[in-house]
Amino acid sequence: MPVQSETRPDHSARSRVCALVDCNNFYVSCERAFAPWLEGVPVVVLSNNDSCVVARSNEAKALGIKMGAPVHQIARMLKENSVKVFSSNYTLYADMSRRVMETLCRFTPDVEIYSIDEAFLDLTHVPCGDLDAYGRRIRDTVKRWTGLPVTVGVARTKTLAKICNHIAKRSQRARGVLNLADSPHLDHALEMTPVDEVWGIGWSHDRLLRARGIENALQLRDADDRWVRKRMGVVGLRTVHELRGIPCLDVETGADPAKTISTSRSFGRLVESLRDMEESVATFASKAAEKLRKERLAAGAIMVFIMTNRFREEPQYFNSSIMRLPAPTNDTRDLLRSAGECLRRIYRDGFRYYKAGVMFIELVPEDRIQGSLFIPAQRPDSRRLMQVMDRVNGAMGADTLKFAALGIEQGWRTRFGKLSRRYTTSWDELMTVRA
DNA sequence: TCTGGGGTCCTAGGACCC
DNA sequence: TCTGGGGTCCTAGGACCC
Repeated sequence: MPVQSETRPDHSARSRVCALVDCNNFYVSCERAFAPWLEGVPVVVLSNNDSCVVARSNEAKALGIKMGAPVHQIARMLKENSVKVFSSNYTLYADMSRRVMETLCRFTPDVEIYSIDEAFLDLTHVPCGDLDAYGRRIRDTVKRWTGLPVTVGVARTKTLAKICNHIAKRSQRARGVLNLADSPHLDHALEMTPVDEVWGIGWSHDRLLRARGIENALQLRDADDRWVRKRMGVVGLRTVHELRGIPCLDVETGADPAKTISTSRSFGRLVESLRDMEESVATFASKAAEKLRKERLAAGAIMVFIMTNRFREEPQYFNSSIMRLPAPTNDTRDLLRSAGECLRRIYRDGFRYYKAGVMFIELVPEDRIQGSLFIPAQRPDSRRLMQVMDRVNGAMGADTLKFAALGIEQGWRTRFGKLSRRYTTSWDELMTVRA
């Protein structure tokens, strides 16, 4: 069985060192950076529509507030404990994330931005004896330049760096930095790590492994390759090899282009009319089209879905529709028309809709759009018109210029009732300091 | 676990081909 | 229509991530 080649262990990189830098309770820390009186008190940040908890301060975690907890179920408890509550301020979080990532790029060009709040750094160039000090410098610099606390885990593979990071987050002694590359303590660290905390082990594999008596990362590291390959696929086998210190996952510094781009939202209230649905789908298509142009991509096809609320006892409906576009495009006008057509194919009267979304697929670079004999690659002036819209909206605020199809009142809009200010991106919302 | 939103990768199975 | 062997492409669904 070609197990070795499937997991692609890279022997030339045997001595690689990588770090995982992860912002602590990222959304909460962004709020605190501009509201220092939130230090030391329980704080939570909510998902869209202020419906459930997506970020918690350590004090909120200590109160037993669970990730994903529906707000309506814990509303009383939040009040009794004077928990500070915020809506998700995506504009602020995205800008703070950019600042953190720019800071990390000062330490090495080999940075993989893995998510809004974490990045892998290739630190192979740092002499082994200096790794601890280097990690502390990263932590201190990010804190000083952005106001955000981060934790740094250092190890031979990404999977091990993740584990180090987890341990450092919980340990008082680590003070936010843990380096276990070539450490005699690594085995003990693995033994202390429950198997479901290993990166790549989700709910389903956790059950599978525990049924086989594998309960911690050390036992998983020493599991039988053939069994793992058979029951958990090549992905699972890679995880096991990474635990052994054999790098199977590269630090991928060149961001490869997105394969899908989507925008979807649950509504602020249940929606019934086709007209409201058309407005919302047009709004999502328009938003996703902006993302498309930002990435310099064009969509070859579009998918629209609509659904009712499956947690309510009432008639349920879910449907989606895919349409291939005559030629790839990122012109909002074309995309609005196709999105509307997809919607009308699947919309049914008599349901109370809860959520809708638009996804662009078969993405191609915008400078490589192929037309056909009868359909020119792009409308004349398309690019210029879209550029004007994007620039005006970028400078003067989202939807300053928009198409009428998006609607004016938008009564279905998602609720964000407890939004903080966009401290870093809007002149009207700067922090105010009293003398 | 699943009352948010936005993604990726892998696999099994069907359609179709020689 | 089935008998056999060998292959590609596409899609749906599963599993996982933050």
